[in-house]
Amino acid sequence: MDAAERLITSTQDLLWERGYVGTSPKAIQQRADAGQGSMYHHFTGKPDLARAAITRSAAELRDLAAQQFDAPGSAYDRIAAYLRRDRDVLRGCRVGRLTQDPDVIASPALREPLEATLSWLRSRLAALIAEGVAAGEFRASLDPEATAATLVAVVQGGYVLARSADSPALFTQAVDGALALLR
Amino acid sequence: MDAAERLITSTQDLLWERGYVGTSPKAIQQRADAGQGSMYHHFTGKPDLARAAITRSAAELRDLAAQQFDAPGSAYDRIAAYLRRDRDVLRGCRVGRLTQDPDVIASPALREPLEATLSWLRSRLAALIAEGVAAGEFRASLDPEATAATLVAVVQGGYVLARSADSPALFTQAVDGALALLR
DNA sequence: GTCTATACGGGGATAGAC
DNA sequence: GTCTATCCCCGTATAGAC
Repeated sequence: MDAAERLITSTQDLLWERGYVGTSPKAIQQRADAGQGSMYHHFTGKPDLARAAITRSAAELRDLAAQQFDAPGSAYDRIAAYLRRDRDVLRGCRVGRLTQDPDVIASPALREPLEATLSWLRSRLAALIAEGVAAGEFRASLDPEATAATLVAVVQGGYVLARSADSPALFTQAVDGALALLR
Repeated sequence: MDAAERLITSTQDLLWERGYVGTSPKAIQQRADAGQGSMYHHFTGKPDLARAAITRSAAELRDLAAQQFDAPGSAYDRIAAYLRRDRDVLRGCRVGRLTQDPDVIASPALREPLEATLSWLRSRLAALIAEGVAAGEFRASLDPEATAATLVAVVQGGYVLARSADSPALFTQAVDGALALLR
């Protein structure tokens, strides 16, 4: 892996762990085993590098989610597979967590990948819910868009509950509650 | 308001806006219109002051929520009143947001108020849901604890969705989806 | 491409005067 | 109680050599 690549993956990790404000160029360089010169040769500065890292994380997240969405099974099965996917719950969501960062939200270039990713998630889930309604799996009165927003929120909020109590079980409980309501 | 009080309320504001890592003693002093000496006279340092501010914010949050929980009306009505309460959605949750802060989570003294608050919220909602089940408002198969966790997660995650898109409507949509499922 | 030198303000605090 | 001085390391670069 060349230096530019190591810088990106190191930044992905640090943004996940510490957020944007909590991540310094120096920390990135140390984790990537790259010098100052190297970093500022490949990127114009911290925002530029962060943008590359966030874009990458967003793409990886979609690929992961798509694996469950595109699996075989009923709509409910695929939604449940997504919600119950193996997750490193206490680390939280590497995309969603950046939403709390004022500097990220204030920068259109940094916020855009977050918006695109969560919006994509909602629309994939909405399509799946509509499919389930059409198949008679879910009650016909469900609003697919609203229900999809609810499910994405449960995942994001599930991380909050789990981290607050240092207990992954709270994530699972929130998700199970949502799946029970969906039936 | 004396200096100690101004320091606490300023810290509350800054923690809400910028989180713990993003909040510096200097910024706190400026907002509180207090000097270094004053801050270090009243508090041993940043963690001590943060602890006071977080504890205060947690108490305020409970008081606010209790207003809806203790209102008259059916269980559903009170849950809906809580979920639909007027909120400054794009600012997010002043307690939940700290959950994303690695230094807060790593410190038992700082994490404890978060855990207590979210746990209290869940148990109040669980009691309300159990009440609704007993009254025949909700289907009997609902697990009150799990459903309560789901609702708290929807609120916390609703903020994430809203901030990602800079749109309070996404919070509303997630909450509406949850209320529709609850019926 | 990467290294080292240099810069300047901020983060987080302590010390002692008033 | 509050002020000012001082400290030391970090954050975030830029400049120029190799």
